[in-house]
Amino acid sequence: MAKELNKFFESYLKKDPLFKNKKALQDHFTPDNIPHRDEQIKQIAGILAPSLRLEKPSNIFIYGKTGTGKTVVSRYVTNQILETSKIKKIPLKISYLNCKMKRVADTEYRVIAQLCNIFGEKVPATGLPTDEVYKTFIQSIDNEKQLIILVLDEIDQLVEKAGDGILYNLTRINSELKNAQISILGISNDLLFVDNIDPRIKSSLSEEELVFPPYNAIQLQDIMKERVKLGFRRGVLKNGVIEKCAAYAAREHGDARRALELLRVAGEMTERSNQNKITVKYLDDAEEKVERDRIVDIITTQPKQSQLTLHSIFSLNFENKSLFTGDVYEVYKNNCNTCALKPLTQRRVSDIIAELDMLGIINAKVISKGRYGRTREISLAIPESSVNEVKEILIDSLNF
DNA sequence: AGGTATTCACATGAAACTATTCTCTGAGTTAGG
DNA sequence: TAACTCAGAGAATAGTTTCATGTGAATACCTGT
Repeated sequence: MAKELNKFFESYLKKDPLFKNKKALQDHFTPDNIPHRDEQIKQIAGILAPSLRLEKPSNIFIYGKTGTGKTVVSRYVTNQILETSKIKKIPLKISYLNCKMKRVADTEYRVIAQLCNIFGEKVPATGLPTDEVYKTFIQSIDNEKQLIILVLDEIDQLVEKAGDGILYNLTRINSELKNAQISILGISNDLLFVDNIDPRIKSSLSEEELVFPPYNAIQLQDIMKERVKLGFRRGVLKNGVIEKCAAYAAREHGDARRALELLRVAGEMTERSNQNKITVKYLDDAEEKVERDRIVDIITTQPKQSQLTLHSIFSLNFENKSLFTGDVYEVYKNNCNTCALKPLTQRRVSDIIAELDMLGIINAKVISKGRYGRTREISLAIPESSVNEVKEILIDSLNF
């Protein structure tokens, strides 16, 4: 066995790799050239430019669906500014926080604590009052004259979880600072997000707004060609692959991230099956695999109670008729006995069902059945082909 | 027939509770001088 | 007396429960023709 493996690894190394630099196709990569976003780059640069004279730039708000380049563009512009400021010795700092990161920056306390960490103050993960952490933060930045640009990515997630108090405090913080100044650059996936926050906060936070439109298929092709040059070795892509990939992604909502992920996964799959050309077939496989992985990942990381709820839905879905919250709850309660879990209230299960809907595992639409009440109509939202796999994962994880 | 009023079966919201993790503080304890 | 230990108070957070209120439209119930 060991010998075989050895051989396998050796022949693996001997093969010509398809990838030149896989990083170029991964999420965090910031390319030097961002096609079709010149306008936005110019605008942001224009708004942030005063920071190089140590004047506080306006706060900016960026909207756009996922994969429209918001993060990449703001990373790119801020990097450039930072470089210039280093050369000119301007005390300018830029901190980037992704508010979606679970247990890192998804509450008010944690955001401020993270900022403290960035500025070299150690703050415990819990135990302190929030205003204590604010004080620490203010002290740590206010001891010298400097400008701070705070990039808050996925800020809608933060507000949804923790309320808009943070934003209020952050905008107000400038008046407490004697030396330093803070500007905020907020990035949101949710176009309607602004409707849910206090109008006063809104006006001070989004002094400048810009919207990133989705890419169309042609633009996606340009982006992909750019990255393919960096990421793959020459000529490993069959004709039509980029076009098809762009078409896939454009069909969703112009999500460049997804397009690149598809391409990368297709590459990986091609490599694994010892081929040296990426064909359209692998692209199709990749799409399926990406989707399947997403589902499996979501399901395995759900807490037990959610898994059990989902399992109840699955076991009911056999008879092809519509399914309501009450039915699911009944089955769920019985299942609780068989696997020794304390049953939750229906109130909670109702929320869990709503969460599963948000995650895209099921469809749960609120309907009114007139005289017979109001409830959620539940159906599966995952392809027939992965139903069995998912079921097994659930049974396994719940020790049925 | 046409128009209201009821009614169901949950949805949705808010607040309060539970349990865990962690800090801070001050009282009591210990060991060395 | 300084250093150390340890219990208790207080915070943040996640995940719930409890209580209260909301809701869309199929039916039941009138009403006047």
